[in-house]
Amino acid sequence: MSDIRNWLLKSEPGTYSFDRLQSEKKAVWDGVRNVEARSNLRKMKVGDVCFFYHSGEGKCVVGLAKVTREAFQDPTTKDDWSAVEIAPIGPMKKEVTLAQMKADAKLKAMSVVRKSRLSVSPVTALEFAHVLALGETAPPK
DNA sequence: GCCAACGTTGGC
DNA sequence: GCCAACGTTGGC
Repeated sequence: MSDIRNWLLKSEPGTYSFDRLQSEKKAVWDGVRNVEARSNLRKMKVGDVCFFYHSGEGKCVVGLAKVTREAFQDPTTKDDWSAVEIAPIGPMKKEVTLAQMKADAKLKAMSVVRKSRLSVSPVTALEFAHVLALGETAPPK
């Protein structure tokens, strides 16, 4: 399956929260300094839908965002790193915790569950649908 | 606060 | 090029 069209972005709410994304309407997702995360960023297409996950405080999927600009040079460095631009879609009706995802057999293989340190990770279509169901949230158009 | 996982650095 | 030491992240 190479047609990954969903992703999970992780942030500490104290550093950048989903609330802040909603009030600012968009964000440049920069500062990624991990090769695997960078390669995921570069695969994103405009319109791809991402889960927004809070690490540390919360440890849960709190909302949905979409990619509004594909990978470009990370403005915070001259080195070879990439950033994308995202915009909020809306909050999850119910937050989905890491514990819930870990406890769910269908999500055992999910990247965020297995590699908790990876800040940008792919989400399969099945995982995407299942997490939405856990969050009682309708899929975005 | 601790520890596991993982990345980076630097000595050799 | 190997590997030990160290730093960072994030879950518990």
